[in-house]
Amino acid sequence: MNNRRSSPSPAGKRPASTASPWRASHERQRDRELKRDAVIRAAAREFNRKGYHNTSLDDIAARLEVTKPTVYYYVTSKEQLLFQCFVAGVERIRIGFRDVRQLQLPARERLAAVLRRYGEAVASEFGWCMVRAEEQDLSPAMSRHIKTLKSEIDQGIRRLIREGVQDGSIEPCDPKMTAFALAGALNWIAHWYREDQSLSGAQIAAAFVTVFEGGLRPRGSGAQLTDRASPRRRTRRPATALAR
Amino acid sequence: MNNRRSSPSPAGKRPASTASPWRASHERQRDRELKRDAVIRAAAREFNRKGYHNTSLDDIAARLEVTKPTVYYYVTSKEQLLFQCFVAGVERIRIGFRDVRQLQLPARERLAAVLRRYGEAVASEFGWCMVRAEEQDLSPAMSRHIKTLKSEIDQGIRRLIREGVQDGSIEPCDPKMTAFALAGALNWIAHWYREDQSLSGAQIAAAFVTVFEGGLRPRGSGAQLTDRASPRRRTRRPATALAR
DNA sequence: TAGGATACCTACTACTGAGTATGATTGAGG
DNA sequence: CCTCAATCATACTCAGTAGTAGGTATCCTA
Repeated sequence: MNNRRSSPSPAGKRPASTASPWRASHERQRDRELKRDAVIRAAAREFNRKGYHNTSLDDIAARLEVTKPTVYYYVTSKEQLLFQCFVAGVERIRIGFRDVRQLQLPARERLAAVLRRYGEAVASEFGWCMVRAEEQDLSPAMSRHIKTLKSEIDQGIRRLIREGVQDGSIEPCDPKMTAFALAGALNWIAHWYREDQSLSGAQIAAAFVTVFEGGLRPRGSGAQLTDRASPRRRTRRPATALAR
Repeated sequence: MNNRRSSPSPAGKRPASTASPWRASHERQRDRELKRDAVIRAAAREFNRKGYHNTSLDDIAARLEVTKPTVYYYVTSKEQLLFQCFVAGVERIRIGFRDVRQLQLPARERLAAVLRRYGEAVASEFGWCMVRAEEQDLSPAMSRHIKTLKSEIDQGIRRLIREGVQDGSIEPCDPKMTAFALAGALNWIAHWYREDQSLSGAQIAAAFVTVFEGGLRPRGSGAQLTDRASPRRRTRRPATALAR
């Protein structure tokens, strides 16, 4: 290992002070960040498999074929490792919100787009850390930080719901409870999804969005039937809940 | 403490062999079970507050104002403690299924009743243990046991969904994904609900069921509007999503 | 090629916490 | 009183693991 490309940096002299000597340093810096990322991803995978408390730093190190002090060379503590995994996951969701902000669509459709991104993030390698990082495992400072990030996402969903109710694209409802229901269903994906599944995170999220949007109650014939003898109907949106 | 009612058991003689001497024994037995229950409930509360791994048996013992060996006098291991908490929670859900089985209602309404029970159970003191007990923390045998119980519940929900699609009370959908979405939203309650909340578990569950049944897409006027300039409408089911 | 920074390892420390050995106490029944 | 069983405490053992001390090899710059 240790096959670092030892770029000979042939361009010798530079004019000013901060020029040449920092080239290699920069490369190393990038190298270091790559390795740091690898450490964080390895940690995410192990946390995902065995849980935070059942994963030792020796485990993570072994997975990377290094030793524990090497891991500590890139992160300062196990707690920080969990925190970084969390942030990595949340960042994807925030990107989803940003991407959707400028779309000229009814709020329900923007919400659906956000939720699909959300589901993908939860099904990603960082999903476990994102949704299951317990505040009790983190220092008060990091716990506060996480709560803030989570709250932003929650508020974003509620806002989209309120907008949808206003623009008529969403049935009037309690934004808070509805947001909890939606986010909860998606968060839960992290509990059962494993990457070797046949469905992708995006597919699952899309299926969920379909359920959320349509609801269980049959549509169309309007009359909510209370007797149970009505003939089975196989009409619109046949069980292809997975179609994007 | 130790104010055990020392019932003098005045009824002296009994005819057969196993009669009298076992009276006190019986009382003690009952006493023991009460205490055991108290231990399990105390454990559930602590797990709920601090998580499984952040709760030591000394903590639980201190909460009961006894010492660790006393706790071990009633349970054999920390793992078993978690398992018992889990079973206690799941039992409530199973009762929900049983209660609903003989009802002569469309499947959607039976499902709604089950989900309400489900939500109550998740919001109960055992909710955390029920949904967050990680298989990695348990021995393979107990892990299997838990998986079986969980699977039964999952299959029960799927069955109700299928029945609903057949009797026309539920819009055709993918039972598996729909069940995951519903159960996930309810399970997630355990992550944010604390008993000192203003809403009861039943209220939350009812609100969720309302969301699930109706869906986000507005009903009534049928036409799914794509432009966003339509005037706000405040019609049926006004934001009283909490009404039972 | 020396000197310094980087990257990584071996071998620890220190502590937590699950589970236990052993004995004291208490109350019931004889 | 005496015994026996249930109940509970004191005082341990022991494994696992987060985090560190200090050293070594390698590369970069001068």
